[in-house]
Amino acid sequence: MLKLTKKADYGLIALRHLASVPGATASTKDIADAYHLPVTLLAKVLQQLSRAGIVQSVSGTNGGYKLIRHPAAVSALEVVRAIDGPVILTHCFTEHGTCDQSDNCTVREPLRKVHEAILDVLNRFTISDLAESPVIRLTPLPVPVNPVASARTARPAVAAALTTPSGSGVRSGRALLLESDVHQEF
Amino acid sequence: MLKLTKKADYGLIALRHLASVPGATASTKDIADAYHLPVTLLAKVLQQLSRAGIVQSVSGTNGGYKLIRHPAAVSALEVVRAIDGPVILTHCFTEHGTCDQSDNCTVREPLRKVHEAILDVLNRFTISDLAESPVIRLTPLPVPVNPVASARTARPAVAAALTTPSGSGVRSGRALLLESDVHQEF
DNA sequence: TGAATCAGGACTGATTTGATCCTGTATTGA
DNA sequence: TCAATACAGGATCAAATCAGTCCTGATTCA
Ligand code: FES
Ligand code: FES
Repeated sequence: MLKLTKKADYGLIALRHLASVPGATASTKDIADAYHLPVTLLAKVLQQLSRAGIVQSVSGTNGGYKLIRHPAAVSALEVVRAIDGPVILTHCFTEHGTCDQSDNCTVREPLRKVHEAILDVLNRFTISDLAESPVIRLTPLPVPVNPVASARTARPAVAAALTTPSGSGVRSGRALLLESDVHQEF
Repeated sequence: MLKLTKKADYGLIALRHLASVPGATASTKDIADAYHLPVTLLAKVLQQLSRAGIVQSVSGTNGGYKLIRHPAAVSALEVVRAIDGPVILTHCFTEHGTCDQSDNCTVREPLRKVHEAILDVLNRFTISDLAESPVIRLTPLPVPVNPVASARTARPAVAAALTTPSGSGVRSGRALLLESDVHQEF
């Protein structure tokens, strides 16, 4: 249903924690206690991050995990992939052999663009974005006249992607994209 | 694990089908047969799309469903919401009361940006995008010098969002975003 | 040595998803 | 009129995925 797993959540929380104390190591228990996460599950997550080369483990007393890359060099995409495996938007992308309508499937290729856009969003978002100061409510978008105008406004990466105006032409019944239109609830 | 459900897939396939024969009605069975989808499940999906006011049902002999809005006025986001309910990226966004680390949760607000960016991607993508001609492989991106330069290149909505360069500053170990970097596999 | 900590496989229970079935209602056309 | 066609929607079942636990075995350090 297009959501991250709890494990991925936990992984991001843990990484953000590790990023907040650069260089230091924190044990699974430390982190789990700090955020009330199930210890054993978090352990699994950290193991996966370790295998993925994002954190390094230190055994023994006073051991734990430490971030071995710059927070800005670890994307959410990488984290999610390390923990949950490949991100697939639609079944079309995997079941190539088995899917019997693969030949006349009309949505696979168009959806690929959506897929790539989502991957890109995740790829741009890094642990350092996570570690930044509490987020201020996004200011309401100025209704842009043309694509370039709004792209010019300096903004952090993801926000920029978010606000790039559609300019998609047609869109008959529907006016320009309004924020309220996007997240009525979730 | 960040993927669409089959029901959402089916819904998009059905809508794309309805959009391809404007004005005409197609029965559940027609559509299910055309794409080898499970009839009863597709029926459920179409019911939900009907309740959402995206298609209209016609009972009786030669009945079926018809699209009652312009394809460009039906976003993938709306379809997904109608079928799978609200899109939630992380558990933080829902379990406000119950989650005991809600107060010191460090990832909720930052992730909201990602959430909104994904909603926006889905919101921009419409049934008419689905109905378009087979997609040509995206051309490799020119490595952009500054954000504006590439945004200037005329491109369809989603693709534009996709290729807006990061320009996120830091990103130490990692060079500019490369396509191959984003979808190594899925 | 022994306490602390990671590594990782096996396993269980809960939740979600996918799919089917069944009863009922509306519409059409012979 | 009435039978065939098609939608509406609740109930139910099976399969898959996810969340969480447990246990056994290394590794490190004091
Ligand atoms: S390839 Fe199977 S549904 Fe698209
Ligand atoms: S609010 Fe509960 S984990 Fe973020």
